[in-house]
Amino acid sequence: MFDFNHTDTRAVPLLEQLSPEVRQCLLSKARCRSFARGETLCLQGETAETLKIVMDGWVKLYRVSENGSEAVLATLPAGQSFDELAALRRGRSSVSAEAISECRVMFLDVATICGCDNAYREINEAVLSAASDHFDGMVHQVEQLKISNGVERLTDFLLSLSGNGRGGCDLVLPFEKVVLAGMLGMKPESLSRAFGKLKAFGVKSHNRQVRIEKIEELRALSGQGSAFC
Amino acid sequence: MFDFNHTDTRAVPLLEQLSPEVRQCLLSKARCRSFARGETLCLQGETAETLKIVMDGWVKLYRVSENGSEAVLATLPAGQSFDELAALRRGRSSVSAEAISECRVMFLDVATICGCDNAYREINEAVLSAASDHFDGMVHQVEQLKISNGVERLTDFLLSLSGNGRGGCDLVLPFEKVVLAGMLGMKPESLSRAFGKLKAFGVKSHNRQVRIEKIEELRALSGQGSAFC
DNA sequence: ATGTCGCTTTGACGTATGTCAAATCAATGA
DNA sequence: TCATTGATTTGACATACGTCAAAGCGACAT
Repeated sequence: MFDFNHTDTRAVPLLEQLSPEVRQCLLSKARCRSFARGETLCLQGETAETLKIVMDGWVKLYRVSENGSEAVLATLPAGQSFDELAALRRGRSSVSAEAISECRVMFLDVATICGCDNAYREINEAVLSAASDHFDGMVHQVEQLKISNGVERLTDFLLSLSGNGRGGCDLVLPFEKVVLAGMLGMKPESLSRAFGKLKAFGVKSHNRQVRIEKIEELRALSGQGSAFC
Repeated sequence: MFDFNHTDTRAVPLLEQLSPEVRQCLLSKARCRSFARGETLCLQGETAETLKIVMDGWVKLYRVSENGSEAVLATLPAGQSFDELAALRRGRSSVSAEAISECRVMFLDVATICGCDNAYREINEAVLSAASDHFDGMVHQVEQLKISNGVERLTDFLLSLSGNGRGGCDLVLPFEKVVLAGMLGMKPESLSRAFGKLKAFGVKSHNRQVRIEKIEELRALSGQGSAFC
């Protein structure tokens, strides 16, 4: 049983949408576990018994193809949930999950309906909402992979990390470049060269440290998409 | 009002899952419209008022990026539905849809709950099921785009069209090669050259006609992925 | 029949990305 | 501290793919 009194549900979109009753009902049956970097949380093809929520650290969703190659599908920070649809329907999950840092993960049984009024409706709507977001995320990735090249995808990723500010910006990549390369659909060597090309646009990187001189310059790159000459 | 007596719901997965009562309740309020090739059904960003079902012909789901490029996300045959999640939540749809052949499309209001018992539950579960399938489809595409090259993606597409048989196989592409190129994430010229490379593996194509000499040979290509020398 | 328009193919060439190898650097444990 | 392991970077080269141009082909309307 998970001590939900110490959990800040405000940082978890999926739990925020529930009424306090239903939320506590779910949380009272929650399990929580810590994982070391590199540990596997679950594997594609397994029946999803629970919905998972990243409470701390980062989790990577990925798939392994027949020939053994790995495709990173998403990197989830604390607060993000996954396997919602599969867990609600007790279906097979189509993705595997692995800890890419020390992390803590909560396992929620959403398929066993609790006794609260409106539990079914509330959980359904929260899951629908999360599924909708994840679907849009996948759509966005397919769009990027079919239209943009590696430098453009890296640019968009950096912009998503650097907020709405202007001028200079220092940031630390939330995970290793090997993982980022997988996420962007390229090899580490190619990512390294993509960073190299961005030097001309005021981006310096040393390991996981990244400095952007002018965010506006990067935004222009992303928007126009044709300034790479 | 749509004449549902003339509609074979057995061919529509989403409708099959509903009880006759709820199905007829939904269908009694359905609208149906025909579209000419090239006509737009709906645009990304619009609030989805209805769930759509392709009754006849083919529909293309796509997104247009900021710089004007188009990415094809899916090509839907008769029986397939789309915009389910957005319609149920009356949210904004993240994709645009266009007829890629003469086609007939049904528009279903799934957000306005009908009076039947279990209507909410049934519709929810049908939508969840469809959403789950679509999510898996997008996951599969991201995986393919990140791992495989154009020839491999074309191979998998051809195999998906050619069933479980053995030996030779004749088939007709269900839509134009321009659309197929977009779906596979490449330019028409590259698709043409991908077909060219498959000639060495017993695949001949002339316009939309395709002949596969040995399906087994293609399957080996897809499975191993390393026989392209 | 004939012309037009759009789809398809092909060639030539440039860019993007993968592969292999090696060197450097950072983190970790003995 | 030292050694080991893995991450990162760089170079050299091969393959994959896009771009531009031109030609061929098909569907369709006049």
